[in-house]
Amino acid sequence: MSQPDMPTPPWERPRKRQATARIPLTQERIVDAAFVVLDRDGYDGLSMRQVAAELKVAVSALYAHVSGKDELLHLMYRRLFEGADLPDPDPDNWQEQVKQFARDGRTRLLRHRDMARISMGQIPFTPDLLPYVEKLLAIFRAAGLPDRVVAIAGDMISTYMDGFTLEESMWQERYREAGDGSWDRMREEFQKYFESLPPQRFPNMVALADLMVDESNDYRFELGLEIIVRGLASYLPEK
Amino acid sequence: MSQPDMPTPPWERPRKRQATARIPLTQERIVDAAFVVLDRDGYDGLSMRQVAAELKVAVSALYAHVSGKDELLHLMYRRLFEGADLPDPDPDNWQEQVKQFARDGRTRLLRHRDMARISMGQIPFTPDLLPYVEKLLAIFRAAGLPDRVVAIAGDMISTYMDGFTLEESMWQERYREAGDGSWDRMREEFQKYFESLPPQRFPNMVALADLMVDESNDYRFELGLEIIVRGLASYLPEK
DNA sequence: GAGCGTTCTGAACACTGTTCGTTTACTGAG
DNA sequence: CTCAGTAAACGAACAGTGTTCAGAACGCTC
Repeated sequence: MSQPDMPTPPWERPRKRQATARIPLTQERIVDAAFVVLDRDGYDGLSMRQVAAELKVAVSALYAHVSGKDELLHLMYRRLFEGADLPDPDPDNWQEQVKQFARDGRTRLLRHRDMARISMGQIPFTPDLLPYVEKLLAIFRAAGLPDRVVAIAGDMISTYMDGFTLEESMWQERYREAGDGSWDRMREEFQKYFESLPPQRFPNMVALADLMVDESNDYRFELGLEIIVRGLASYLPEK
Repeated sequence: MSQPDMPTPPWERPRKRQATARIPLTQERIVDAAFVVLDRDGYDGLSMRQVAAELKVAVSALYAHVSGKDELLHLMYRRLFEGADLPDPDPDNWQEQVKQFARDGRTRLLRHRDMARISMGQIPFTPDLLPYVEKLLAIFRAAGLPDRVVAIAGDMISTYMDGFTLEESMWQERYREAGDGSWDRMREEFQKYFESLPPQRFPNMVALADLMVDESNDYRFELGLEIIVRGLASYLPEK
């Protein structure tokens, strides 16, 4: 019959669709595919067309299940929270509870490439995410923090979590672009760069070169968390 | 001769360029134009073509002075710092100095629409920005903070500044989309939304509705700043 | 088997960032 | 005052983007 690499002659009507996807398209499947594309091509490579290709489906088919790219991104953002479960407020342990919330958030953000970039730029007050906000507020209030502090504490924790992870993953991305060498090697080069700065103009950077680079991200994240929590704790009415 | 509204006949060679732009294109002028476009059309409307149109110049002309959109964005980011001047470290006044740094940063970020979105996603360790980082580190070290804290303190302040302003400007942007009504009206509606939540499922959100919305952004920013600074101060060796 | 909604397709629109060969304008030398 | 040389801007093109819409193919019920 017709050979695979030959063009279709104009008189021959194009083949009918050979086999319909048995599995119907759903938001779930679209989001799944989007994550595959995200992990493979990064945020800049995440296009509706790529997602459609991943599902072996026409681009326009997506728009029947998703209002547009914005909604798709938001659905991916929501997926981030799935399975998260904040504990009931324990006034004696609020600091650890808050930290655990942030740690968990960072872990989730790091699960997918460039996820932090998607997370930033999303407004977390969408109805389906309110329960999480609510519970975080509950923890702060149970701890006895003044309401005006509680009202900003949630924002601070989320912002720190997102911001830290974004910066972190941007380095990773830049490293990926550079391509060659291991992660440690890059860190080494960076440290060397800092140390090679003119010491009289940049005495502090030179002095801190190793600390700014050598400490693991986990440690730095934890320290920042502790700083915020201490700051919050300073607003407790009394000891 | 030829009438203005008539099409040019095919045999007639198109007119020569009527008048060259006297002022030569420079990075400066391109960045200027980019800010005009940014303020008018927002980040999503900021395209090379729009910038070129603003300068009444072909798109491709831009690429002689700027390697691409990435560099343009980075140049805009640098412009943000122009004229900024960190004071010499004063150990007795480090808290206020740090706060002032953050306040100034936020003010600059708010000067242009969507500027926070550009700022996020920029790596501040580019050579021309190192002096600022250096000076910030100097303030922290002079204050007597342990080096491992200093190594993350700068990041925390910048992240908070960027993150807060980003969130802030995203609300502004969303409000702009909605179009109608004043800013206060939107805040009112939002408060009403919070308050109308089922109180047994969202007791804390309902209780804090006014505080999360009513307090001005300036106040919230200041409070968050104080929280971080207090957290940092808790690492001072001794009183 | 006919009809009917869904669901998906394919083509199109109006954009995007970027590249490249060509044309233009300006400058300095003879 | 002419003429080359050089730098700058042009215009068209490429490959890609998000989104829309008429129509075709499908599974299902009658």
